[in-house]
Amino acid sequence: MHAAIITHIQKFISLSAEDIAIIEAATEITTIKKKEFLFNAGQLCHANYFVVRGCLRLYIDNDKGAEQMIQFGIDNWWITDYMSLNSGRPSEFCLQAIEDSEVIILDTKTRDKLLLQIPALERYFRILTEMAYGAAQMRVHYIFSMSGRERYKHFNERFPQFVQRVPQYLLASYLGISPEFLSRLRAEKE
Amino acid sequence: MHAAIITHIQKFISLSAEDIAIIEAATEITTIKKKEFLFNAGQLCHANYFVVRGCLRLYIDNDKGAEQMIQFGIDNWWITDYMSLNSGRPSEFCLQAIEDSEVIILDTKTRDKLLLQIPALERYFRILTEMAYGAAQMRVHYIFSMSGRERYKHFNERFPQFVQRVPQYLLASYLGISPEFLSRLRAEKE
DNA sequence: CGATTCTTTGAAAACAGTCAATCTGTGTGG
DNA sequence: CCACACAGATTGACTGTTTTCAAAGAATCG
Repeated sequence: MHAAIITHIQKFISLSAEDIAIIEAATEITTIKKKEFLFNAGQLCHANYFVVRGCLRLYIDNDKGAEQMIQFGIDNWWITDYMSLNSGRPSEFCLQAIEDSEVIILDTKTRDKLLLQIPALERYFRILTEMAYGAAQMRVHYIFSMSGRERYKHFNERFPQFVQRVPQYLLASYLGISPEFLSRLRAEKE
Repeated sequence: MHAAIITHIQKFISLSAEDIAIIEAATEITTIKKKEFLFNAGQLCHANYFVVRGCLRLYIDNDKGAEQMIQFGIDNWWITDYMSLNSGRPSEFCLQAIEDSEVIILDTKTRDKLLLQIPALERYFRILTEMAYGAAQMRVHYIFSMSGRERYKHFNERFPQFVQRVPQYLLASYLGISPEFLSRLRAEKE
């Protein structure tokens, strides 16, 4: 039962019964335990990951020995290292579960085959990626136009439930501030 | 003659002679003078812009009354506000030429029509957007993992010719530092 | 309940921003 | 073709937000 991904795809394109059967045959849900890795820095990234349930994080170990959050992946989101995927070079990122999660691992080869069998999927992935890219443009805007304090407040207003869901040091890293400073910002509020 | 865009598309997908004719019929090159706007904040953004020659900038006027660079668009790049394009809401960004430029303005309606006539174009735009999104992921990494000084040095090593090409205050804004600080960084070098 | 992981708090230091004034270059109109 | 005006770059002094380091306090998990 991949109801989740089929439903998601159908928000953007229409699928025949046959298409659905093909997709269901080509995909399966993998259960990932908290802290498990889907891939690690140095490895090739050769899949797209669809989070059915749970939460993943894409991060990088930088030169200073610190972990830098790039992105969270939650329910009904695709997440992967597009740079490694497209260049064929090893990934600099790690993709790790931060909650017990259910993930559909769509291998590049499988995706390529699906894209040939169901060309409309090109459209699905195009639309999704354009949306994600638009969000990335806005993120750059927020990063540069707001101070750390403002970014936290803004994020907290928009995603209060998510702020509760993830560890603070990960959120701090995602917002580009130190965990200590995030702690102080929280203390300010009440 | 839209040799530029046809050549670019053919790097990613193959086109029949008929496809090429359709694309050429649907597109035309617009000449834009330095400082001219392709769209402005508050307007709907309803096109994708392909820079044949020249340089565009996508930026936003933030609350503090300052301009914040989001992105440059140079030869053979697509640039637009994907957020406005996909949401149908007015853009918060401005798209302006910073050099006399030649641009192909691909209206959304025209693009939609082309995508129906030549479904392989879905693939072309998907691949391009995935690459751009990968670059955006890396950009976030650089922003957070490097200091302003490091970002400048890194950018200067990778794109020395481009650093010469654009005004310093725009580059400073793109790198997320003040023009004064960028000036000091340049002085450090020699 | 013991150990590790995460968060909080304090004090000092630094990186970069802001403001203001001056310098440079370039394009335009008289 | 010159002179002026204006946009852009530089320099100096000062300020402040955020980081870093360190240590102690919660919380969570096996």
